[in-house]
Amino acid sequence: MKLSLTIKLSAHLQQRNLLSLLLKHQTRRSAMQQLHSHLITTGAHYHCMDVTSWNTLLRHYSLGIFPQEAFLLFRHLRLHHVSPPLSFNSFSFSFLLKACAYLQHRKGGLQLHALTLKAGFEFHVYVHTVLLNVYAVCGALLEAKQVFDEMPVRNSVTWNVLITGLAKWGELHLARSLFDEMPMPTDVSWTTIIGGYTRMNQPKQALALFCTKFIDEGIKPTEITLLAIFPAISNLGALEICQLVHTYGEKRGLNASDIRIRNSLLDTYAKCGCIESASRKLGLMDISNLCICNAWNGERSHSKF
DNA sequence: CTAGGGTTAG
Repeated sequence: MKLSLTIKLSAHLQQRNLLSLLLKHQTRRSAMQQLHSHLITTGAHYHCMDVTSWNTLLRHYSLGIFPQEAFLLFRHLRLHHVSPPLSFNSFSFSFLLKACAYLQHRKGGLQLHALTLKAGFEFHVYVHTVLLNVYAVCGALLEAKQVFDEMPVRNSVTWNVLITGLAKWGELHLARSLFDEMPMPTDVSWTTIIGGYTRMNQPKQALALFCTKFIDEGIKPTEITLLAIFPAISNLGALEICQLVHTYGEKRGLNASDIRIRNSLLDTYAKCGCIESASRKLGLMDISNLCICNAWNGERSHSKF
């Protein structure tokens, strides 16, 4: 892409054209950077940029391979965009906090926490949900709980973020009791708790929950639900349950389309000691051999061979 | 018809 040329051309055009260029190459990091440095060095379009445009840039940096750039841009704007000062909105803070979550940057979350309060987003659901997520992924569970308690309005994502954080850091009983208090649990909530049981080596609880909610009560699972339950089945070496979940997923149309499920199913069959089922039902792929090797090497206690 | 932006589960 001859981006430098397009930049030169666009220097004579209006801000809108520059932005359309920016948005057209959203996926290209180098393009974003070039446009960013262009905006800063020329200064021509710099003050024409509104907060939404900067947010686009913040978003891309926060999702990129070096999310610190979102902070650098934010700092730069706070220092240099002074007359009139740029008024960051809830979107700006959401992106910055997302970068903190990605980097597990608790102190950054703390600083942005203060700034969101100053900017008047004290009761903003999205901003505080993503802030809660920063504390949750960092393991700052007391702060997370405090943010949660202080939120006057919560949605299911807010609940799920805290439940996920608690489950991630081993506070499964707390996660479970919060989950039981939750007004309207979603499939994400169920899957999180099931995955928590699986990872905490409580495969029977995982299966019990899966069976009551998704099979008896007919709640619709997603692919991720199945991916959360398979390791529990492997752990128990329960071939019948593996077959049950297999046909269940088949009926729901979740197996055929998803390579992750097929691999996981194959892995589980192998670890339950049923290599024939694994290879017969799914067909032998390159990855299958790997799974079967794993079964032989790692889970031999459950093998029937 | 004026483009562009937000949170969670493996």
